[in-house]
Amino acid sequence: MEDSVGPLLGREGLQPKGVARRREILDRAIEVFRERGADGTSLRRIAAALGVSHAALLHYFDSREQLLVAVYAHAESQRGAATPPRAGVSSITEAAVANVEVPGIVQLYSTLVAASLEADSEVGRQYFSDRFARLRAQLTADFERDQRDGRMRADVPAEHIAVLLIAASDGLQIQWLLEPSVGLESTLRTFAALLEPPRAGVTGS
Amino acid sequence: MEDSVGPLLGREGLQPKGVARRREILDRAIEVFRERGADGTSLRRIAAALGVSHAALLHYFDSREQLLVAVYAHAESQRGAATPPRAGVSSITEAAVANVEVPGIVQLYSTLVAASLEADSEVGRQYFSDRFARLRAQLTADFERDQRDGRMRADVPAEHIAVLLIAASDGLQIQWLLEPSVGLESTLRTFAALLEPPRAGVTGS
DNA sequence: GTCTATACTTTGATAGAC
DNA sequence: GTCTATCAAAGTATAGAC
Repeated sequence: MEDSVGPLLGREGLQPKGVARRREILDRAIEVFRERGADGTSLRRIAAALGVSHAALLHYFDSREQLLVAVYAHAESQRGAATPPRAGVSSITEAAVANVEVPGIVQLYSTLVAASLEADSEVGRQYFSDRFARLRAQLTADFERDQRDGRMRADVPAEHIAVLLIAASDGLQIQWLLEPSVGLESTLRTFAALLEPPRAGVTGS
Repeated sequence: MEDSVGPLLGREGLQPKGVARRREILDRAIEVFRERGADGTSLRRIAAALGVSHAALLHYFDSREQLLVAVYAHAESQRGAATPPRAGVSSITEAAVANVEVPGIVQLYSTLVAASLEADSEVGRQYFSDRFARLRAQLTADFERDQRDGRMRADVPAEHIAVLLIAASDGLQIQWLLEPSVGLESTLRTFAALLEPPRAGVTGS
């Protein structure tokens, strides 16, 4: 409608499909996920929840994978816009906790990541490859700053810590879903403890 | 309900179906995976490679998921039997390196784990839930021993380290497949470095 | 631009014949 | 024990109505 987005895809020619309607579909699809978990993810189920035919969805997304990736990206950006920006371990911990609280989001993420490893995956591979690279770069910068300022031990590469944290967070959410007695926040706090600089003064708890 | 009467696949003598033929199927299926990667995982493709119909496979496995879980379990047990037993971080590192060298095994693992999170998953959920629990217990015992013997810092819970290591290893393999410049062994070595006990007696202050 | 109708192909799964 | 036959559901693709 009139609520046009700022991120401008330039002229309308660049985005071959309707942007507003696209957004409606994604919003509704996320609601479906919240209600039915990661089950009704088939094109026909999502379309039924929207009151349209499954073929209509393919007018806005080239494939089911592309739709689901867009759904996850949309959900992630919504969360990011609704929470104060953090840095380092806190940002990942906060995201992990938010993830496991939304039914189906971890299943969706895990399924899409697994699919992105397949040879024929194109959209998913590109998206998650970029996402991981962006997360690594952001966290690496955070950690290098922490190391420079003496808030983190500097005897290990910041980039390795970034990779480890992302990997640990992803794996932790899965283990937590299968066995909730595995602490999510507490385990990530332990990871943070491993990063404390030697002999640093105890900060306010 | 009560269908959890040991439907485990790693051990023998569980299903009322031919055990020997079952093993043949699994052996051949693993070969198919090594050749064609994680693609031909449909029942019909596997059956074609075996020279039988897809319905024949369902005579030995109740579902596709059960077959694939059995394939993964079989592959993992084969690897375990072909390598010297290790402990702690080394065991996980070795397993991770072996995994990424087999085309399709990480895809298979990731896909099955993601599927095990679904509500309707029964076999997969049981298998991976047990697998994670077993790995956690094993590693926790290793780390507690290391802590007792002064080979690992003792200011963090051994169980948290176990959870983190498993999670990090799983997530790392995925990141490595998407971006091989992410070091696998080197990153896990950094994790091990985080666990080293504080160096006593070196500092003069 | 938006959507329905339709059809093609592959999939997992089941039933019954040999 | 293994097959053929068959089913329902799925992703995908095209044609065409408004």
